[in-house]
Amino acid sequence: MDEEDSIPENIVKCKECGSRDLNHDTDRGEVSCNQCGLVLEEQSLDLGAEWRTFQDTDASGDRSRVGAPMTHLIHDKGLSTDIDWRNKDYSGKSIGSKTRAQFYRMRKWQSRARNSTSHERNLVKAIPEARRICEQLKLTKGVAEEVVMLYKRVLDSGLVKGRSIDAIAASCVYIVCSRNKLGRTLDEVSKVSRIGRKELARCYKTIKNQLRLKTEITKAQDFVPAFCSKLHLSTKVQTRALDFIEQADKKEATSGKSPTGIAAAAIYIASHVEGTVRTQRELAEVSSVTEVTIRNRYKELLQVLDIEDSVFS
DNA sequence: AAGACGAAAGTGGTTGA
DNA sequence: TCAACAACTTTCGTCTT
Repeated sequence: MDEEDSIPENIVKCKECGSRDLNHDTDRGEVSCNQCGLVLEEQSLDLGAEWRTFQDTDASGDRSRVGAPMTHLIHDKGLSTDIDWRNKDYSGKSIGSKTRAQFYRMRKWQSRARNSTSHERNLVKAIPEARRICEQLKLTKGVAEEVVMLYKRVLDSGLVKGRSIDAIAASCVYIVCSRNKLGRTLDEVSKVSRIGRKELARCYKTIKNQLRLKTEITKAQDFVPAFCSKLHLSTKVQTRALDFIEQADKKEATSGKSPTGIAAAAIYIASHVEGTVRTQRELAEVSSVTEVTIRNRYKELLQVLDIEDSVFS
């Protein structure tokens, strides 16, 4: 199969320079041009088939497989057989009353058996919630799978008892995001979930501590790609902003400050340096910090980075 | 008019006693 | 548990382009 067949027509070529040299970052949900850096598709859904070869060697190229793919997004991993609700046989003919009664009993037992344990009933509620949050945050299916796997670990450890399923699901989303450096803030997650920021923060900390998860401290750098993408800024601006943050880090000008504010300020400066200006208000909007904070941060950055004020005229 | 600036007062989180 | 503290927000008047 030709690789380009699965990619929609509009993101095969760069709109800006016409180059076909594109970078498909399915984890971040972005498609950007390697030549001019234009972000062509931000937070796109991962439309690619999850098929993979089951041979020992990947080189065989044989992607055939039998049955539905295994997925954590269905609580029994999608491996069970469903008894159809229609009273028809395989050829579409109606079945007799005796058989029909038998089918009715089978369906009843299937639903009882499938959702028998409280563990599974919990997952039946939790998985759709986790999927919904991931979808609203434009996260890919792979991320959603990881969230569900983590949720199952939390459930096994007994931490869900006494806490709301929604809160745990949202917390798992946030943890997976921060572990994969996907640049989603606590605010963003709480906005699309059914719980408040405070409860989410508390719940997420409990899970992190109890499961001894090592989530690296979210750094300002982690937010740069997401913010740049939202503002349609090139990878040039992005690289420069990352460079600014790194320099500021070395001079210890970033400790104790909110990483989102630093990221926003660095992008603000970078956008001016590169000549694709974005306003403080635009930066404030995507980063969920105020213009005042961006102002304070960028003034500080200018000092430690030795950048001329003339860039802003 | 839009964007940027900065002062002042208020808010919420962290830390250490 | 509480106070102290730094970071951040909100609001608003002023300046600059």
